[in-house]
Amino acid sequence: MPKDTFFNLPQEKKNRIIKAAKEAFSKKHYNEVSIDLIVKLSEIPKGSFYQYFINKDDLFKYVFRDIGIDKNKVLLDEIGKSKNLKFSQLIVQLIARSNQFENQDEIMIGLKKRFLNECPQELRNEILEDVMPQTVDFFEKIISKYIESGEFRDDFNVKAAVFIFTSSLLNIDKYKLENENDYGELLKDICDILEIGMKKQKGV
Amino acid sequence: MPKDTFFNLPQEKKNRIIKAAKEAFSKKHYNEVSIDLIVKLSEIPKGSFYQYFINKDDLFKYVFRDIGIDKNKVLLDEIGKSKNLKFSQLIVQLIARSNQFENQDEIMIGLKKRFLNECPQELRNEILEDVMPQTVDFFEKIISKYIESGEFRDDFNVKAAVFIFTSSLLNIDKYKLENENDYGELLKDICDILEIGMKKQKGV
Amino acid sequence: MPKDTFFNLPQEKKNRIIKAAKEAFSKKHYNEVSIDLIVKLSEIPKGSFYQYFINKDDLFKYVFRDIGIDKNKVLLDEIGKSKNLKFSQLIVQLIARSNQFENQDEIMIGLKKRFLNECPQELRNEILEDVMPQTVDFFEKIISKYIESGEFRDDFNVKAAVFIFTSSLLNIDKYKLENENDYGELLKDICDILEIGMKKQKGV
Amino acid sequence: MPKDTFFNLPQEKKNRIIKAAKEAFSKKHYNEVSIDLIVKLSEIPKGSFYQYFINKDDLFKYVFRDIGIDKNKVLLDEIGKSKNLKFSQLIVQLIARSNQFENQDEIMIGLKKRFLNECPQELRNEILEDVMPQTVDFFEKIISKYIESGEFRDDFNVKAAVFIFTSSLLNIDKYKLENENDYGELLKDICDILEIGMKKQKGV
DNA sequence: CATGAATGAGAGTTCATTCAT
DNA sequence: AATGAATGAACTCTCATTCAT
Repeated sequence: MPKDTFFNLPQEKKNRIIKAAKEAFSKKHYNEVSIDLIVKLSEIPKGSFYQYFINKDDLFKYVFRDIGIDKNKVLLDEIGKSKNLKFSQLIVQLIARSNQFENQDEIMIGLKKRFLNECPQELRNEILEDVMPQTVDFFEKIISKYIESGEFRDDFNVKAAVFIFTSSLLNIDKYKLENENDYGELLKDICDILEIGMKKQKGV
Repeated sequence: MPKDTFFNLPQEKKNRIIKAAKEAFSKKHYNEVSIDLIVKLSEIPKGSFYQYFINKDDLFKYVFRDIGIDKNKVLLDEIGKSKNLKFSQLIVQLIARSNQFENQDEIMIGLKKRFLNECPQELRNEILEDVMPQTVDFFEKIISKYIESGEFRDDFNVKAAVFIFTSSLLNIDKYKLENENDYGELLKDICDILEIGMKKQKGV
Repeated sequence: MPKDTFFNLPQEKKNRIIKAAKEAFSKKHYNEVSIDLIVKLSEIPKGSFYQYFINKDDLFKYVFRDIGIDKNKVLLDEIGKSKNLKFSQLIVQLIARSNQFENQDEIMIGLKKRFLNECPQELRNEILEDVMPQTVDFFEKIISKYIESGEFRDDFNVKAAVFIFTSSLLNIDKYKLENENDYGELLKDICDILEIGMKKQKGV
Repeated sequence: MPKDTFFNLPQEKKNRIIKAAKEAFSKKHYNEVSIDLIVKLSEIPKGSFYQYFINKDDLFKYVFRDIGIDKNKVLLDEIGKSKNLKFSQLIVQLIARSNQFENQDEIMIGLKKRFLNECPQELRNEILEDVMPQTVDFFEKIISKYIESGEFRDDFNVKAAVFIFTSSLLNIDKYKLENENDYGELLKDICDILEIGMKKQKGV
């Protein structure tokens, strides 16, 4: 976590630093981003950097946690707006909104790529550990709703279902890279299998 | 890929180097493993290291690809021995065999942890790209068999199902860490959902 | 060019570093002078070296450019003091003063030898490119003066004459090595030929 | 000097090695040319290289001495063909022939550049020491001829005149690079000054 | 004479972090 | 709190040469 000195900074300066960090982490590999670069981009003295952050990782985690929280807000908002949809429709719609958020500009596209494929796994995991619980919560609530509505069975492990979803979504980028076109198709097919796996069987 | 000079080495020397590498990569973080350490453990001159491998990554990838290939062999063998099992039973049995392989000794336990949580993502991905296709193949064949036997529907995307399985399995360790005890439970519950999602519906 | 951090250093430290560099480059072949040696001689940390200079070349060029500038000052001074001399006398006197400067102590003697015979040609050329223009300027002014005074013709290319002089002087060391004694003689003979080549012909 | 084993090689192999060396030294900086590269280009085993040559310098010097000797042959031939020319005309013609030789193809152009500006000064000097004597001899003979014919005075130091010429010619490339167009002009102007410097004065 | 694997000293450079001002 | 020079451990990788086969 950044130090208090950072949070006490005038908003403009905070923005400047975060913007610089995003630019750096978006355009360069984590290992290539030096404190010198961040300091140069954000136009703060090197000594100040260490007054605001513990180290490079501290800044990195702050930036990505922040993005994760923003993204969750966007999705929560989207869920609120979506009513009376079939489960798979809802999922597809959420993913679409999620992609829109992640691809909003070049910086974000770069950040996502770096985060998913290049940054140290420890950082990735630490950040996910902070951000995933809420995502997991979304899915739990959504699935529970479909159980309550009687559309889904009530004898499966909701956490397991959520785990399947989140694991698949976290991994889908690797599949995506190789088969760009049928990525949407894959997503739909995944939903189909899982939806049927969770649905009340018609004949029973 | 190691250079020819490595493959032409006497078996004893090759083993010595690989053993040293496994020990190093098992006990220390990837970043902490220096060429000096490997060279010292394997008792070869530093210059020789570069005659055999391009760099540290080259050695790392060779070691882990090799393990992946071995693991796939073990699983293939296990599949051959398992007959007349329910799908979820087969999966659970395979995972059990896989775990047995991965936890065969302290070195392997360390290697797995480092690979899944610490090594640079690029290396992890490169290695997985080489090793996963066969794993994917296993699952495809297994699922296809259950389709042919009439137990599974034939109107779902097998690739999507395989994708769900492999993604879940790759991720399960993160879940596992937090809830060690009910890891087997989770696995079973995942299988349940997916199995039902793929099964012929009884009443139809 | 050294970085600002170098120029901002206290004079004592700057001197210490330059002195160490001169000693190193004087006593050892350029290739043999390691950063470690310079750092040891000047008693600065290795990291500081790179805070002051880009690399070894940067230091080398700074040292020799500096010497070149000093030498030019000395020669300019000498020219100011010399009046009413025949052209060849003036040249001989300047060369003598130049030699005196270059041979003022063991360090300088070593530096000159290393510079003229051992350092990478690229460095030699870069330094000469910076230092020669002023030397060329000296010769141009001197020759022009003799043209104005009517002693020299005005229908030859002054730049060509200067080029001949500077080329000969830069090369004279190689000749000198084989015939140490008659070096002064050679110089005089060169001047004779060139002087006559530039003089007004008596009978015309 | 290459070892006897080299000279005993079949002509084809010798050519192959020399061609490879010329290519390497032409396209890469001396420091960048590794034995590995030469060995690869000439398709000989590394061990063989050291059976033919003492080291890289040995090969380098052999290649350039050879070229120097060839060039001298060409110039000697040119002198033989040139009769009844004014001194400066002869010089210009010789330089033209020399340039033609040095620029005969891309390889030669590269070799010249590397030799004059990049190779270690020690090698440059060693090679020049071997090749220059003949060049000096040419000039001495030429000048002597003009003295005998009565066109030049007989009271100047021929060696000094030769020294001036060779120094200027060795240096002219640096001037050339900056002022490509008037390089021929400069050469003519140099000859003018020197010619007059050596000529019998008309009025005497 | 041919071969090509073996060798290891050592070089330059980086960079996160500290700390005196 | 702001500053930016000071620090030095640690890293990877090269490459000419040798020598056993």
